[in-house]
Amino acid sequence: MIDRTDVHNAMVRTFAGRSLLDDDDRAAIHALPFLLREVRPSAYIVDEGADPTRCAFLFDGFSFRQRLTNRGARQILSIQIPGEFVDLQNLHLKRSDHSVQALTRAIIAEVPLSAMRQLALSRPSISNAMWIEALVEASMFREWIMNVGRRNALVRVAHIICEFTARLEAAGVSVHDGYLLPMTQEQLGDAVGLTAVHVNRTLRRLHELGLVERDGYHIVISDRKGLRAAAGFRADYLHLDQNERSATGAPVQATLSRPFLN
Amino acid sequence: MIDRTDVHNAMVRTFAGRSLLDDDDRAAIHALPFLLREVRPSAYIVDEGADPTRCAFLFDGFSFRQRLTNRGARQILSIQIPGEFVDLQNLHLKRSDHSVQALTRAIIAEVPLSAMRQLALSRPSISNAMWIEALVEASMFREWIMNVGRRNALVRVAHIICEFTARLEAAGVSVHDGYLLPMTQEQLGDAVGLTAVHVNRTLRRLHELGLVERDGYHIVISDRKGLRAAAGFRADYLHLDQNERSATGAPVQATLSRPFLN
DNA sequence: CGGTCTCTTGAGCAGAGTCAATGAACGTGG
DNA sequence: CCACGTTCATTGACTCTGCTCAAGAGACCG
Repeated sequence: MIDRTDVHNAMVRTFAGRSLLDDDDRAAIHALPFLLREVRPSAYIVDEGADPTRCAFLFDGFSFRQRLTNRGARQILSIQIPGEFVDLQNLHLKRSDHSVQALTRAIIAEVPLSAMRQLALSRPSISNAMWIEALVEASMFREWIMNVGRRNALVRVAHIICEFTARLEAAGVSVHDGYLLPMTQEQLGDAVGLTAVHVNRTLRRLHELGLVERDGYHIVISDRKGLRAAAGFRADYLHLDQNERSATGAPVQATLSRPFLN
Repeated sequence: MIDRTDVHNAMVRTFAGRSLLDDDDRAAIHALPFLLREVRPSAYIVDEGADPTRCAFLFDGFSFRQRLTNRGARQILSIQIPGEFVDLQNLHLKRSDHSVQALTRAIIAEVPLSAMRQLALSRPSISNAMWIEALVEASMFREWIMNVGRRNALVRVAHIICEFTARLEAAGVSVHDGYLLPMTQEQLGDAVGLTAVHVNRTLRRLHELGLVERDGYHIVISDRKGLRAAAGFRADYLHLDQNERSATGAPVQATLSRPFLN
């Protein structure tokens, strides 16, 4: 059973990672109503074209944004990790232009839009945190345009692994002896604009180069510096130091238990 | 000589296109201080890595966002048309993670960040417009990820032309007998993840198919439906109907005079 | 009038896609 | 507990889209 206070605390940590919160801010977050929902892998969290009424907070598990071309090809646009709001944009846009699906089993807290709007209006600090959250995501989109537009297969795959590593680490997940990357090779391909077959070959090459290993959904980075160099990865665009994040105390608890994965 | 009131009016139109403004909102915009600056093509409007102190409004001319891979390959991330704020994100992020350059000669109004922040804090309606502006841009980034990730050369080029057409039209530019697309084939390539040579061949094929013609910087769409079909273009992601835009009266005056181009 | 930028076109190459077959892991139902 | 279906990973053979390199032609500008 999930303690609702844990959910509110997770939301506080998310916002506090972006903006300095005072006690009133925290209290306001703790007053947010929400509906807890557990979803299976590939379940829709946000529907394309739908008229949104709630704003989803990813409490546990992973999810991804996707869009299809009119020929049916899929492009994954971003991956969400625990502790992220999945559709902040619905606060201001009338229609959702893409869908968000669960990547693993996941626990979602759905907050009524009206409550979120009220929160943003009454608490400037939280509004600021929302802005930063949205703008950092836009920055990640830009990086992904670079990734698919101007990098070859090896660099693309290396880069997405570096990004994932950096984000998990920033969220407080221990990454040192490897971590779970709950994506199939086909999903990885859809994220970096390659076919599953070519992702497979690319992962093998990364392994042969002694940079990363992937065993099942388990990623082990054998040579972190080498991988970053191969990827040309610089974490600036993630804006991880945007704030006194390091001063906010306890890291986000976001370990995904293995049996929870599928 | 440029009338400063025209600049303020242009800003009002931009925000009014996204959110319903009252007289106080308009007055607040007209009270914004700004510095007018004329820049040459390829001049930097925003510097990557810089600590921003001002927020740039593109009054006339075109600009583009870009980023380089560590191997020196360039990716253009978006194109701005007259009447857009070029770096709203600087209101909330400390460092700029990419640069913005003028595509043509351009006239920029630079507003001090403090004044913009004050405006957003005191005028919720304008804050809302800023949100929508930022979120629609994020939506365009997502579409570009699709473009470079999952579409072939012909579709990519067709798509970017459709996008440009739709945006110019929404801004009130007459597009019917063609318009100026002030990008070289190399720049087009950097925007859609192709080489200049291949853009050239692709444009020729689009011409042979009777869809679009490009003569110098002049674009003529010969078969609009056909082009949209070839591009698989659906304008939803631009969120042009987000608001009572159509009810805001006069369209944005955003014609770029020919001699102004280079 | 020479230099630079952009466009155009050809020839050859290679990175990534397509198609197809096989095998391992896993979950389910009989 | 086994048989079967499904999903995912792996590998080979072949194809093709888009890249690289290179050369020449306009257009424009100082």
